[in-house]
Amino acid sequence: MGKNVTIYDVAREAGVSLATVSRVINGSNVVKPNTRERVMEAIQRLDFKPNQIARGLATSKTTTIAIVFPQSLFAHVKDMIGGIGDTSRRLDYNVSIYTTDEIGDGNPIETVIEKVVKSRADGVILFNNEEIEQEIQLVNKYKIPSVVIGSRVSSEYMGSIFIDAKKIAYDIVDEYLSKGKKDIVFVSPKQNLIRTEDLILGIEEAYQKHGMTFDKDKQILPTSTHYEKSYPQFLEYFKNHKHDLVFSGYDKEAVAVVNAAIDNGIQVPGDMEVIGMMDTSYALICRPALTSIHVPVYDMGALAVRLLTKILNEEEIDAREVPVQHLLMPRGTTK
Amino acid sequence: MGKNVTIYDVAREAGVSLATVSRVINGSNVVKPNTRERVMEAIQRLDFKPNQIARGLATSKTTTIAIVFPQSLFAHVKDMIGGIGDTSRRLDYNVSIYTTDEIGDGNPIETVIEKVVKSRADGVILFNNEEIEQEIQLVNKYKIPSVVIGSRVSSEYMGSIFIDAKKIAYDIVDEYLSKGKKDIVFVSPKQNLIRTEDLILGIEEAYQKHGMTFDKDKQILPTSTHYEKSYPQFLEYFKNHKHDLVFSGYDKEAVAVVNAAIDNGIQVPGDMEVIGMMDTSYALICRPALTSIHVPVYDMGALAVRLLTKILNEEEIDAREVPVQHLLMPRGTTK
DNA sequence: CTGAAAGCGCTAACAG
DNA sequence: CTGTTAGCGCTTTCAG
Repeated sequence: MGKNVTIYDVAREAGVSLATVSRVINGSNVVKPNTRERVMEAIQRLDFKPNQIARGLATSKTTTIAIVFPQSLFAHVKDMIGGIGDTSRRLDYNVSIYTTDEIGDGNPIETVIEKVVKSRADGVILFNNEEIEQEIQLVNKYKIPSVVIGSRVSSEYMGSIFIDAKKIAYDIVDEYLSKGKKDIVFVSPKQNLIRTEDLILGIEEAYQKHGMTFDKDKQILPTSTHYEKSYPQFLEYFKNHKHDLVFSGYDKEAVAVVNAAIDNGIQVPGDMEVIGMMDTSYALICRPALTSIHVPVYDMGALAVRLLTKILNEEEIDAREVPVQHLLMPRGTTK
Repeated sequence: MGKNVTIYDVAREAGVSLATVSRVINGSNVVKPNTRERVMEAIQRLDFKPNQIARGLATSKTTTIAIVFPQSLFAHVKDMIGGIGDTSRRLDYNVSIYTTDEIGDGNPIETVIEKVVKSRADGVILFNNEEIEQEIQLVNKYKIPSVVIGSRVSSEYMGSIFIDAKKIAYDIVDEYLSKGKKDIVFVSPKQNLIRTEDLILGIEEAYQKHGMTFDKDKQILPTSTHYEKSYPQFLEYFKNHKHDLVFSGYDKEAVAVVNAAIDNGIQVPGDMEVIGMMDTSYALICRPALTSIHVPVYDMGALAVRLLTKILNEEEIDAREVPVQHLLMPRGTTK
């Protein structure tokens, strides 16, 4: 708004050339202290704020990273934004958000990626979701440096931060199977930061180890991410169902299971145990408190930014695929 | 990465001048259909993506809006991001997020606003919080067009979207007081999208109407936004307290109250009623389900960007301060 | 209807 | 150590 003060104004005010001003705002150490001081004062006096856009044009760097995800994944992404925000702030990057889905016309995700291309973001952070394959493909096509969270992938310009979903599922199921509790059911919310396929793979493997087979048709319960829908669904379901263990891909749906089960007179954890995932506030609020798998979401966000900037600056990278540790938080819904 | 294709390349490919290419990508209708076609084809063939940065420099418009908020307000902001994202996508704006606090050195909020100034965002959306005054002041200082959500303010370049917090509190308290239930307590989380002062004002007014006075020292219970802290606090508190009504500034803390009360043998709503605010998922998950004030957060986000773009485009604006309706959702924690 | 040319505000060689 | 001079990729008068 109005006439912004430019580097020229500062140069004139300080009695130097614009090149010198550029040098001091970029921290070049070849400027004579005396001159630097004069320039600094002029900057102060004029309240000069370097135009990032102009700088961006000149350097072909925007120092902004784009994060793209479907609206429906927001519940997962939000916890990471803390880590993403803090870290990018510390590293002096801006972050722009691009959401896919919800508005459906044409090919939304292609349109969105196109927008980030036009914006010339230096890099992008993707989140595992149903369309991740297409997103990855597009990002690679445009050779945008990127890191994806929640899925194990890498390529020349791409890295990833992930948890070992398969192992999580395997360990849990293996443990129950070992105790002779074989009636296990997996609740699968539609969108998920954690790869559902991997979870299921882990479950299958555990069943296999125990010489049994996991029946994908009967032992997987697809459900909605909206409590208003999942709860009634389970309320109905548990009228004539009961299992040794219900393992859910996300806490919120696990809570729906707990509440619905209890409302059908099923004792939790007495008659049936329940385990959620992500260790969110929902787990704490649930009565009894929900046993859940803790995933360090803040750290994942932070690590993603860090890895991305390493790729951008072509720093030494020891691993483009960085795994992150999970932790079972035993609470009231398991024995 | 690599050599991006520019408007020059397209011009050459199409055998026209760059001015013409510029015209067609900007939808000018003075270009001969024939020429336009040739250019379009060239754009396709070269997969040309106009550089927004360059365009930004030339037009001194970035078509991006910045949203700034403290990390601690994230739980509130997240629900609005849907509306903000969808709407800005529809209007073809990018959105950048800037978070304050958490990293504390120097004057964070001043630093953050400075960043948005440097980024030359066309406008900014602010959210009511403890530092909102300073944020507003800075944004006005730099004459950045803006809208604030959750607080009723306006000025030349500033509008706002808000709910009538005072009325909400007044109505509720008035109703209980009328029924002779005078032992009312207000639970106040630290950060809040809703102006706590206004809520308290409404409560005071209701008490006044009934010839009583609201004791701010005893009837206001400050608490943490972390369930891990609020729940234990209330567990202790309700060992020797009980009220007619507990009204909370946010659902999550209301749930902590419900759980803590029940764990102390207090019947909800039999012995004590509880009302939350914002009508989040927490309210549904709570047992019994929490009565809460519904606030149309998605719409607030959408309205905010709509209002902001009106300010940006200097469109006709009938009201710079737009109120939004709330709605009491009676559920299991009230009679 | 189209092209030439002058910026937008800054960076980055290249001289000096 | 500092100034000159080209751009970065696009928009926008101004001519024609």
